[in-house]
Amino acid sequence: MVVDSVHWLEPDELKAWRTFVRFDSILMAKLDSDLVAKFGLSIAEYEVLVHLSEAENHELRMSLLADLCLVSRSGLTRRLERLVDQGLVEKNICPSDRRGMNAKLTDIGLARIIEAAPTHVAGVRNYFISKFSKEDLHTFTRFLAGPLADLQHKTDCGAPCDQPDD
Amino acid sequence: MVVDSVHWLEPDELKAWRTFVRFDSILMAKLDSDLVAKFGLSIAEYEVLVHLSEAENHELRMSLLADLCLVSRSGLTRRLERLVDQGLVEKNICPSDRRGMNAKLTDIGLARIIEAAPTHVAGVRNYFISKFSKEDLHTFTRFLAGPLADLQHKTDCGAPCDQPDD
DNA sequence: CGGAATTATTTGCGTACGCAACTATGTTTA
DNA sequence: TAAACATAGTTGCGTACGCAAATAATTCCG
Repeated sequence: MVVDSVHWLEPDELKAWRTFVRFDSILMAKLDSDLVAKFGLSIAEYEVLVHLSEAENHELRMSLLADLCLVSRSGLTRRLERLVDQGLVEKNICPSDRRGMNAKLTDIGLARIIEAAPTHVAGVRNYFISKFSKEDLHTFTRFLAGPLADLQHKTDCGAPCDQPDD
Repeated sequence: MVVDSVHWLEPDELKAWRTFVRFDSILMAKLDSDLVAKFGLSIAEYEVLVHLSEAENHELRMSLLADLCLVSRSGLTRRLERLVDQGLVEKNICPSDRRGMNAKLTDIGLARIIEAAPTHVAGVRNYFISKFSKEDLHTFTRFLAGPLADLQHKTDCGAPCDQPDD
């Protein structure tokens, strides 16, 4: 039984919306559990390692890392603490601004992400990328890029306005 | 600086992937905070009310509700407890199987979702649906439906294999 | 220069969740 | 029918997170 006095989404719209939400949710859970099972890394932790591995000198400021990961500052503090405890990352006072901290990948952290990346990348490919032709993938990206840009303007979520371009 | 010894995603693939992940993450956060700000309902709680409002007699078994919400059984127990505390839902022993519980929308719960739905629906429309032509929306759904079906086969995430069809 | 405002990060506290163990009821089987 | 098994839901416990307040360093003015 449905409540009729509100303007619900049309069936097509509802289907698009629920497909999107379910897909994301199940996919993320799967990518996470694959990494946890094989490497003891949550996808959240993995994400930190990826951003560091892409950074100049394998090193990034805490706040930038928080923005890249779409997590709060305090959330990042704790997430990084776990990685430090595992020896994958080290934290150094930023020489040019002593309020700030640089998170830096250790050799062990680098080795760990080199070990884990193929699993994660394979997951992203198998469950997502491989389902699209090259052209469809481009279409798909265009579909989302506009809405994403709009959302980033509307929210004050702390995210940088441009996504990393590589 | 990038690690070269692993087979990363191609730039186009990486862009598609990150656009998707960021879009979902920011959109969900926005929809949640809109609901919390105006109605004191998290999107997780809202989701429960929606499923109940669509159910026969506004009533569903706990486990089914958990599957629909992609949440663990214990997660649903607690989520429902919060809704019961707010008087939006009531819980009754299932007459045909006394192990089971039926969650049922109260009048207050029904009123609350009728009040909150327009805000949520407007958000889904403004941030997502309205960005697509009717045809693109259909394309988009087709893009995701296949991967979603595959994922649901591979995982044992407790989700029902068919999504609700309305 | 020196105090006020700003910025970077951490800490205290509360919330939402998953897993594994538990309770209670129902089903199967010998 | 009684014991073994299965199923529905809850509870204990640990984890990851966000918000707001606290701390520390820097910048901005007058």
